[in-house]
Amino acid sequence: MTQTANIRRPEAPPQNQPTLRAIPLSETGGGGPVRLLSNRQRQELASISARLHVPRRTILYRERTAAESVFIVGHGVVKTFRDLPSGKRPVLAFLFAEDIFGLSEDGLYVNTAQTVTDVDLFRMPLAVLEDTLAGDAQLQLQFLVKVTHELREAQRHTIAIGRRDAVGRVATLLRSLEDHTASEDESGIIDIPMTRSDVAGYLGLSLEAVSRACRRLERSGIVAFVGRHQARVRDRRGLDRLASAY
Amino acid sequence: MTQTANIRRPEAPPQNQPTLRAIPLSETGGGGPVRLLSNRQRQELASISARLHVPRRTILYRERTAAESVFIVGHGVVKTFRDLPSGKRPVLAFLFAEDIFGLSEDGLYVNTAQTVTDVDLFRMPLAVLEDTLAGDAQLQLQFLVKVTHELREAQRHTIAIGRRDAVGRVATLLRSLEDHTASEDESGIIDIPMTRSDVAGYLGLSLEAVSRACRRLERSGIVAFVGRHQARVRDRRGLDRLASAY
DNA sequence: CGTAGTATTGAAACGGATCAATATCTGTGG
DNA sequence: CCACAGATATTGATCCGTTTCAATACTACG
Repeated sequence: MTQTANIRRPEAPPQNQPTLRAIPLSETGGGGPVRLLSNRQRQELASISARLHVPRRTILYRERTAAESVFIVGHGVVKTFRDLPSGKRPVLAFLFAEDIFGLSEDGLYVNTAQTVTDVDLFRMPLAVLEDTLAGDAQLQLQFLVKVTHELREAQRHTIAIGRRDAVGRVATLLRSLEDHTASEDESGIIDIPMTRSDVAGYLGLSLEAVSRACRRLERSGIVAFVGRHQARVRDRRGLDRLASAY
Repeated sequence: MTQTANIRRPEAPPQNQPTLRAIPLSETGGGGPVRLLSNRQRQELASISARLHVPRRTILYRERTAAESVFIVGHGVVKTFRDLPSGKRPVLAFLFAEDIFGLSEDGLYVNTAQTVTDVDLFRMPLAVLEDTLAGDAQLQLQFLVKVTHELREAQRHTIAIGRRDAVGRVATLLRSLEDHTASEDESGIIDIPMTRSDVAGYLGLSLEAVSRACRRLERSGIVAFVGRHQARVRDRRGLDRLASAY
């Protein structure tokens, strides 16, 4: 069996400094996400950051606890979720390298954050970060762009789970995971760092529905699963058709 | 959310200047939304804003068109939505007074925006706004807080539509509409400015399901509908129980 | 006052949730 | 390195609620 997910970020040089990726508000060359921070800005952030190496499955903070820090992912995957009285555990977001999380509300974290894989993090004290941003409008603008980007991502998420069909929802996630898969090659391999249960939480489905949807994707020749943490695209057209917001 | 406090809005005096409302990152007195901008900041924004008065049902911009402006709602309700190939029209957000919208991606609007009611708007050219924010870190921090707030709202929306039960989803929306109802009195009246169809789009339900859910809310004595655009809370406990993220 | 969009109500069917049993994986300790 | 145990995932059967289709009622606007 292939070794389990070793998530390497695409075109991300080994990072000793925090970086941010997003699609800017205004038109740029490609239209895709770009690296936002300048060298100077990275150094500025680095100077107020602590680097952390956290093993998988670690709770970083819990909802409704005092928010002391804001985080930037250096490497690996983090999820944010809520624990509901019903036992449901909706996943609000998966955070990848160069994503930011931990922005609080009235001094409290809104969601719980947990690592999905081993993760490298940059941790910045909220108060210090606020001061830094208040003193550097250019740097702050990068944060504004990034948070705006995450808002749009949240809206795409909303649209995805608004769909009725489980297969389409799973296809959507697979495509988005593909963008975060380290691939030198164009082999069509997709890394799936999270569990089926996480996927279910993210897509608003039951675990069983996710499992069945994967099965159907496989039977219809769209993708072939390699273990539980990788998939191989066999019919790109078909995947795109399913994933494209119908 | 589950918090008991339905702190009544310190509602807006007729505004000639743009304002923003959000819950700041750090702890404040009440815990509820506060008015973010100082007088000076409002004036600064006003100086780069055009005031618009727009009739209901007006398209403000369409998805994937060139984004020239950012908007702040002065009065009234706006919705943002996407048109999907399937004919579905998911509503991403309802925007109320002191909300911001129109933040673009790579120079293009992501969603379509349409007025729900007659609306007063403040329109700011994106390029000018960016310059202004780049030159005033304190003002920009207010925008960062506001966009962060809208990100959290989007996540609450995600949780709401992740629910399986139509009644619960409608209850959630009713409670949130209550916070935006401009009534001095505590009569328990909720204004529902949008159509059932808009509600369906927002909640990821069919029009019929919304209608039936409203009916059930009424039959079970939770609320009484007054026409199609108002409801009266008859059992606050019951409404809260249904609405509280289960 | 009429007409077109909007909303309600009913009947049927689809699809996912749930319950239940089994299989597979992962990490731990022998 | 292997075996075991708990967690995770698959598969099957049934149930339930929403979607869909269809007909009717309502309401808002000209």
